[in-house]
Amino acid sequence: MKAAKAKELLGKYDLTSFQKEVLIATAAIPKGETRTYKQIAAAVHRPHAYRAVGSVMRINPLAPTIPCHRVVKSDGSLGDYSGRGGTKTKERMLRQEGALARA
DNA sequence: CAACACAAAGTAG
DNA sequence: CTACTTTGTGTTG
Repeated sequence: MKAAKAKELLGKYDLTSFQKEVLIATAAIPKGETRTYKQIAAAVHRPHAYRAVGSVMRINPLAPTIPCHRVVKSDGSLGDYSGRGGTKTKERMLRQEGALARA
């Protein structure tokens, strides 16, 4: 399971409990699926901290290990992306995985 | 204290 | 219906 790997790697960083839970929950997103910030927040027992969830994604120290691009807004929008290319690249990756509806 | 990769409800049109 | 505003949450500076 990828989450186990993430948990092991996270142990080397000065992350808070909240960050670890969020990153692990994000790493557990199955390929081809998208999850909302709300879902991640609920998964870490902070259903009102969707904002804090976004903050964690931003610092995401396991960028290649954690599919932060699979996290979208609850209304279906992609939201934002701090990675290379911004939201454009995010959308491209989702299409590549089949998580986003093809035109 | 202010800001942030969000969400939901309220107000106004 | 859409658009704007306000409040809540956790971490960082």
